[in-house]
Amino acid sequence: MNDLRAGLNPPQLEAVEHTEGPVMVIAGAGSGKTRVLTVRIAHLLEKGVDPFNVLALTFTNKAAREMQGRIAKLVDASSAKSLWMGTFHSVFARILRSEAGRLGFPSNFTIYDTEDAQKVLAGLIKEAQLDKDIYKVKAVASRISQYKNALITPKAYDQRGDLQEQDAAARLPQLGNLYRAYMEKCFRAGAMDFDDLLLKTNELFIRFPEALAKYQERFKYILVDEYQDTNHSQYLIVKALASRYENLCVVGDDAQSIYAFRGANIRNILNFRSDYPDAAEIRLEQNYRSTKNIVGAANSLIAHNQEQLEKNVWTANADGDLIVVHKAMSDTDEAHYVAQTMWDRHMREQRNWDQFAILYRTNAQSRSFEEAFRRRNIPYTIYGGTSFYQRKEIKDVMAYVRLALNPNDEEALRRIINLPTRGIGDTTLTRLTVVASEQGLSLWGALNLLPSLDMGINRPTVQKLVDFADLIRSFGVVAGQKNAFDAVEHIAKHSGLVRTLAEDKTPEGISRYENVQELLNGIQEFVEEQEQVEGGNPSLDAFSQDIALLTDVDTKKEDDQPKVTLMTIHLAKGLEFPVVFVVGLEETLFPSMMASQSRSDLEEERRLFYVALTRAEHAAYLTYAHVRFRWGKLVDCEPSRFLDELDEKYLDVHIPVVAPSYRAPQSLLDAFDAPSPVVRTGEKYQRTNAAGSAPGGPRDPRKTTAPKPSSNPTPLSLAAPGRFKPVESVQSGGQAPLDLTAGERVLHERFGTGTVAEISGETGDLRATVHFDNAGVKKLLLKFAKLQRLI
DNA sequence: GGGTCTCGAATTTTT
DNA sequence: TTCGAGACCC
Repeated sequence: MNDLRAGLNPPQLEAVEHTEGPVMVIAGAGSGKTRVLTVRIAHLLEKGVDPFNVLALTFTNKAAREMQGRIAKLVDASSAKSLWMGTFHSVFARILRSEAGRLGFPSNFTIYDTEDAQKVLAGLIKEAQLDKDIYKVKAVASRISQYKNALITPKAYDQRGDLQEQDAAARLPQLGNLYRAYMEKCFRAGAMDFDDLLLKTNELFIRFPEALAKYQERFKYILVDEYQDTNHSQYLIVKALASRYENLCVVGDDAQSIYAFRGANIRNILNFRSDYPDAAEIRLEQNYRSTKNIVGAANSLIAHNQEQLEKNVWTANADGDLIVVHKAMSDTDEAHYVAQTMWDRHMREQRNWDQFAILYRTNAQSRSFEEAFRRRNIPYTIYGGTSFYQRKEIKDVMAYVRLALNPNDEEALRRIINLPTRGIGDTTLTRLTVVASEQGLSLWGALNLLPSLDMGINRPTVQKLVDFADLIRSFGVVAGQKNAFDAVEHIAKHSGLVRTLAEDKTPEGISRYENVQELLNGIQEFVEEQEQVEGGNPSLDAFSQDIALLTDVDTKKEDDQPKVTLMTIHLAKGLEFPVVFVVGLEETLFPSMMASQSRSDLEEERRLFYVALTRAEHAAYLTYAHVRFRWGKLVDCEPSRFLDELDEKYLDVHIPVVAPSYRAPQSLLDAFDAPSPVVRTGEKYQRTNAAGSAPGGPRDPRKTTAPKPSSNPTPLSLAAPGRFKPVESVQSGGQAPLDLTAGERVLHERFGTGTVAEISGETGDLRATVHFDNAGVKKLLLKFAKLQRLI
């Protein structure tokens, strides 16, 4: 313990030792926050605090697990295990399960994920015969989510004329009714969505003071990580729990608040002082992670935000390299440049692949990188997108599981009542739905009235429904008797799902089948783990409980060989990498089109960029493309305004003055070793500077020096300013493809001379099959390959 | 009731 | 480009 403390700087030490009373720790990026939290908890335990009395709320399950692991190394493992650690959602789901009875929910309530919730809403919108183009599911869902996070229940909504007016003005006068119907439906289904986990916790604490008292007494010491990303609902929970002992330590960085879009309230951290006037305030400002250039650039960026706590992040680390800003011709070319640069550094500096990360704004951007890596055989992992548990085939299996455990789970029932097909179609389901809402029952409840109540469903179909209900009941029995693995195996087999999957021999079908196998493997592991520990619970119930709360990052195995990391910036929060590429720095992409409307949205995007940049330890690259495929079309892009906001003295800017003719290296065959145009083509480069002076002549573009600082950074100008706009207009598009016919002789800049054997494809996508004299047969896209006709 | 085809919309970020 | 919903036909 003492040697651990020895490495801490004075503010870090204070954060560790100030255990009594409220404390706010403002932890700049890379300031050793996790270490402080870890040592602080170890310190508490060492002082004799019962681990059972410590609650630590983290942002991801992964963060919780890591911290728990680190603490286990400092204190004994069993104490570490008894700590309450996890995300808000997982911790309070656990508490709600044991208190569910008070709220009228079954203790094995289902957690609806976003997809489930939206399906429920879509059904309700349809039932109410509202126009689905006006009542857009996502819009309705997001408003309801906002209300929940603000603790506005349907009942409270009825009192709020202002909100009703607002919704009516948005042409959604029925929103209140939808909201109420949604809540009722979830209640009847024994289900809570993500927001409910917080809302119902608040409800529990408000309606049952004795329950609150119990948890106040239990959680004598509370720590909240990433406090800047808590929403109002979470804030209230923390406040209620801490109000007895006030041993509350929140850690956060207002500059890294990036979840306002889902209700995070940056004011929670800004207002901590007024909530707890006696609170100690500690600043961790020394960055141990990044080079001076990276820290300096990040600081120069974030200075453009108005709303922030003053702080001064600095580092004693080396200057390091300048941050490279690279303009690519296209998204493909961008990927190409990144892959090539990585390859170079991998070879030159012996860096393992896991030292590199590509961070992007949207998941859709991962694709071009994926292709570039595949061609080069660079190992990579993409995080995010649809997580394993959200895949259709997995959700199908899990729907059976959910239904076995909680037959009232309506979304699960709808999902699989006719999967595999068993002759129960829309008509039948509609009749059932009608009866269910008439009787105030769940679908399952209605189903069970069947033989006795005539719903206008014909006899053979009634029999099918009865059989289905029996099947589900039998699964329920199995779930109660067998361990999770045996139960799911039984269910997968007897539901007919596996058989259907196995019949599908398409590559996608095979992959789906394999995924289900993978699920079973995962369950097997779970069972083995549980059977090894004392008091473990290998039941299906235990396994299924918090699956909805797991994300990809949580489930990804840290296995074998080092791989390049590809993820959204949101996912990268809290992580660090030696070399980071932040890509797609273009207006309407980053900052996102949706975010450039208001100052606060824009400030959030800027914080997001700040987070991205501060992930880097040794080197950072910022790239943008001149044109990019979006919405299936090629669109022109403008450099992101954020590039202009970085202080130039930290940058090494590469901008070709004359663009190489649009030459995305995607003719499959020439792609692998064609280096990025910047490196090779010997185009003219110019030292960019604001005045746009003449090119200094071609030289090694990699050595292109940073421009002299000249323009004053314009604070928050909404129009993208000029530094990164090419001074001269950049030609785009390249030459029109040659109009070639078979038999003609051609010259390719790399493959040399050859004879055209065939022209194929459609206009705009014409391909030439060319027999080169020395390079073999190649199939080239005419619009990309620079072919010259030889006479 | 079930399967196939066509058309249109979608891309912000996640527990 | 891809995915989903709805229409249409069996």
